Amino acid sequence: MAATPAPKSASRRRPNARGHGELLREEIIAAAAEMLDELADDEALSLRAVARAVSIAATSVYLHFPDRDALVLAVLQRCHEQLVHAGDEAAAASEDPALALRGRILAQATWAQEHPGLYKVMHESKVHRRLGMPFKKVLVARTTSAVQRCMDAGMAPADDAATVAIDLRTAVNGMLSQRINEPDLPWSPAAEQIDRFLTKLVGLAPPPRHAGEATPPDVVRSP
Amino acid sequence: MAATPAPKSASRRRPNARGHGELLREEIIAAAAEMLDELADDEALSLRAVARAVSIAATSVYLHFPDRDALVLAVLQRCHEQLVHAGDEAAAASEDPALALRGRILAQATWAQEHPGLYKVMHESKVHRRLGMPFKKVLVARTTSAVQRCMDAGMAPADDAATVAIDLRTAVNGMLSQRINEPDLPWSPAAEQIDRFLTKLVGLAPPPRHAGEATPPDVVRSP
DNA sequence: TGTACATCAGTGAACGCGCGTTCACTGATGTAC
DNA sequence: TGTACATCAGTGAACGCGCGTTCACTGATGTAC
Repeated sequence: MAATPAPKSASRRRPNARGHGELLREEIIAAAAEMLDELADDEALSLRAVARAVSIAATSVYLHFPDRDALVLAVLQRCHEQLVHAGDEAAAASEDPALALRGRILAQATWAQEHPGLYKVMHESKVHRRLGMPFKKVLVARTTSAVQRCMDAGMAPADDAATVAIDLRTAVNGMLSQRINEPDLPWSPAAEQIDRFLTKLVGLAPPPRHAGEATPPDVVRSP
Repeated sequence: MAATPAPKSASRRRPNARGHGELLREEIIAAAAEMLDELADDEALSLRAVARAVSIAATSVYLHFPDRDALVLAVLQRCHEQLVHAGDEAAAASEDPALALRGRILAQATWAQEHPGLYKVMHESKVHRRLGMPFKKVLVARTTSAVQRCMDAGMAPADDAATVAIDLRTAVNGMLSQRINEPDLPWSPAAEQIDRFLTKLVGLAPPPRHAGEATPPDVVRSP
């Protein structure tokens, strides 16, 4: 037999092989994620539009998800896993607890800036209300223990790690939200703002300037 | 003649007197504001629902607004005026620049917590993209000059007031967003978190504890 | 004082649209006998 | 080796709904003559 005939434009989908129905589930999640990132609003995501993007009948979505909300939740759960993973990976690259914390925050900020719409849905949409996303606690816990390690190593003044971690996350989330929601404002580089937060809120030593980086006009903090 | 007859349930609206058509405009804005606060999402506001709330025909909205977006914009403009006014009023109550800055921030936080849905629409919705809201710059300018006054009075270390103000607003906005978006988390009192931001990000002296307030377990910041 | 008329404030029916979800179905493929 | 049948993956028509916007209209009130 020759190769499969050229797919007749967007006619009828060729069913997956028996036992591989789950492949479609992955395709649906991927398409929904892409569209949610574009829309930046879970309420705006239409099941029919997702089906169109995957070239299936709208009803086929129901083979894998009981309703629209379940699809949205699946996308967000996947995003959350990516976020945690990105942070863990970056943190693992450093022995130094301060650099590990910094790396973790930067990695998450990078993910958010690459997926602004999904970040908005994760943090700002009403899905929380309707569904409730227990897995989000993991991110808070990770940040808290990273802060605690800095304190234990004497790299940050001893304090309540949970409070400091929450303040840090609050500031960083505020930073990401603002940059995403008002992209036209003249924002300073994100890394610099994060370093200020790490210095002032956590109490880490200011990061060394990299070679080639413009030295700021010798800021006098407290004469 | 006796008083006007009791309004026959929600039958036909009795037209405003000649020359007072603008009254309806106010009613529409008020109803839309209330609904937007409830919905917390500008896209979810339907012109027909607003009309229903005011007991008028949907088409009557067009007497005062060219389209749905114009109505949303009118609501947001009004909110912004309220926010600026609340901040100005609170700031005017203190001679002390530090207390003035603190009062301004607290007043805005209070407004946001009283109108969480409207706050979300103002800061997080896609109206910015579609409409663009130049009046928002006023809030940034007000905060910056309040910070500058603290520095001029020697109550905060000299630094770039614009950068410090942006960091402060970022942290405060992050705080408000998080509290609004995840109301079920065990948040510490907002005023305390704001005071930490003012102390650490702006460099103000920590606020005195009020009598009757529980003294915290003698936190040692830097031994 | 009377009356025709312009103006103002607001109405109601209708349009076409995309949506989530339901239902009964199709057609290929593997399996039991 | 042949064949009936169960199972799997996916379809297509239809439902009722609320939406933004358009259009031609109504009915009260003030004003010019």
